[in-house]
Amino acid sequence: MALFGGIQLPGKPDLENVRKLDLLCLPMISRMTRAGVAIDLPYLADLSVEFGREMAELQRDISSYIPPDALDRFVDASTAEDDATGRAIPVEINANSADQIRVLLYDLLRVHLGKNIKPTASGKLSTGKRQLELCREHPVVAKVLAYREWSKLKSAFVDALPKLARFHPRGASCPLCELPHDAPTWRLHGDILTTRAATGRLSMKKPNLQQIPTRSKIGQRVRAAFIAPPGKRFVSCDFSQIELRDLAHLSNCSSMIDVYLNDGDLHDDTCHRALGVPWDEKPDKYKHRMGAKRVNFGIQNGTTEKGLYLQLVMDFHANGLEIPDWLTEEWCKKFIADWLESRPEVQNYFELQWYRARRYGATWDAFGRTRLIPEVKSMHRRVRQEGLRQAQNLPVTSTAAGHLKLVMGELDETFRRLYDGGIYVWPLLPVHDQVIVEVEEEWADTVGVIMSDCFAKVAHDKETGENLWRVPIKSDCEITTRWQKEE
DNA sequence: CAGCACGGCGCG
DNA sequence: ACCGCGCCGTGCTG
Repeated sequence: MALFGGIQLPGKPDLENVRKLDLLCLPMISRMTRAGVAIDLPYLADLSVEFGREMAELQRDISSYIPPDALDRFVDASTAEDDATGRAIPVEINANSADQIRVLLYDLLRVHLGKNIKPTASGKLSTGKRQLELCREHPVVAKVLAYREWSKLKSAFVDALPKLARFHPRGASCPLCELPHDAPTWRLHGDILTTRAATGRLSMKKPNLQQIPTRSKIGQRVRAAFIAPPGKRFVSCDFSQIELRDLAHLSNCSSMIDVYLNDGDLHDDTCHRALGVPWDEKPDKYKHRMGAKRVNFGIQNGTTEKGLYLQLVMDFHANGLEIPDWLTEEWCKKFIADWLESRPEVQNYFELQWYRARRYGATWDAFGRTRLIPEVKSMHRRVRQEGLRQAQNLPVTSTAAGHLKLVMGELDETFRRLYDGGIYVWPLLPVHDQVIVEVEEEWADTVGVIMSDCFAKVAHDKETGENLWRVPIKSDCEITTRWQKEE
C-alpha cells in the first residue's frame, strides 16, 4: 500500500513519511522559481493611474463629511504651515489611516450608534470591514469601504508587482529562466517557502503570488495583468472542494460521503439537512445556499455564530441585497448546531482532535504531519479555545496540502517525460489546491487532461490502482491566455 | 533612517 | 472571538 513516491497513510505521527512527502515537490518548486510568470507592465501602469483617480475622488468625498468645526483635527503637519500665511488650509482626511477614519466615523459622525461595534485588541473601536458593514446606512461608510478596496489593490499589487519584475531578454534559451521564448518579457519570480506554515502548506514571498486578487470585479482586472506569452496558454488545474472531501474521509461521515459518491452538491445537501429545505424543493440561492456554503467552509475552523453572522451580512452586501429579517445571530447559532447534529461523525472527529490536543499536546494529519498545540494548556480561556480551533483545523488543511505535494511530485516526473518527447511544460505556481503551468497552445488540451487525471488519482494506490479515499477526488481544469476567468 | 507593532485585507 | 499565510500604510521608537 503506497501512494506516489512511496508515501504512506500511517494515521499517526510519522516524521519519516512527512519528510519524504516534503522532498517530493522540491524539484518542481525549483523549476517554478526559475521560470517565473510573465506580467503586462504597460497594462498595470494604466491601472495605476485609473485606481489613483478613483482614490482621490473618494478621499475628497469622505473629507466632505468632516464637520466644519472639526477640520483642525485632520490638518497634517506639511499643510499646517499655510496657516501662518493666512491662506486657507486644504483639509483632506488620510483615508489610509485607521486612526483618522475612527475619529471621523465614531467620534464625529457617530455612525455606530445603535450598532454593536466590537473593540479591537487594544480597546479602540474597530474600523475593519466586518464592523463597517454593519453601519452601511451612513453614506460615508460605503465610501470608506470603496476607498479601501481601490487602495489595497493599488498599493499591494498594481504598484508593488512591477518593482519586483525581472527582464528576460529575447533568446532561444533565456539565461534567466532556461525557457525558450522569442519575445523579451518581464517576469515575476517569487520565493516559494516549504518550511514556513504550521499546516505544511507552501507559502510564497516577494511577491506572494498566492494572494493575487480574484474575488472582486476590480480584483479580476488586476489578475488579468498576468499573461501567457504569445503562442502559449496557462493550464490551471485545481482540486474540487478538496478540504471538504478530506473532512468527509477523515471523519468517515456517512452523509457527506454519500453526497460525493453520488457526485452530488454538498451545499444543497446542507440546505436540506440543516436548514430544513424539503428534499423535493430547490434551495434558494441567497436565502439558503449562501449560508450553507459559508458554514460548510467555516465549520472546519470552528466558526462562531457571530463570525458566521458578520460573514453573511457581508455576503448580502456584496450581492447588493438588504439584510433579511430572519438573519440574526440566533439564526446562525441554530444553523451551526443543526449542521453538526445532522453530521454527528464530524462532531465526533472534532472532539477527537480536541482530545489529542489535550492528551498529547498535538494533532496530526493523514500523512503523519504533526503540529504541537501548547495553547490548550494556557491559563487563558481565549488562548485555549484558539488552540482547540487550530487542533480541529489542522488535519483537514494539512492533509489537503499533502495532496498537492503529491501531485507536484508526480507531475514533475510526467512533465520530464513529456519534455523528452518535445513537449515543454513549465510549472509556474502552486496555489494551495491548484497548480498552474505554461505550455505551447497546441499542447494545452493534452496537458490539461494529463493534469486532471493526475489530480483525480492522487489518492490511488500506485500498485493496485485502488482509491484509498472513502470519496472520489475530482479536479477542474482551465485553459486561458490571461490569468483570469475567461469572457 | 531602520525596525516594529498594529490595523487591515488579499488569497485558499 | 474563523484556520493558515504575506504585505501594505500608519504611527511610534531608537
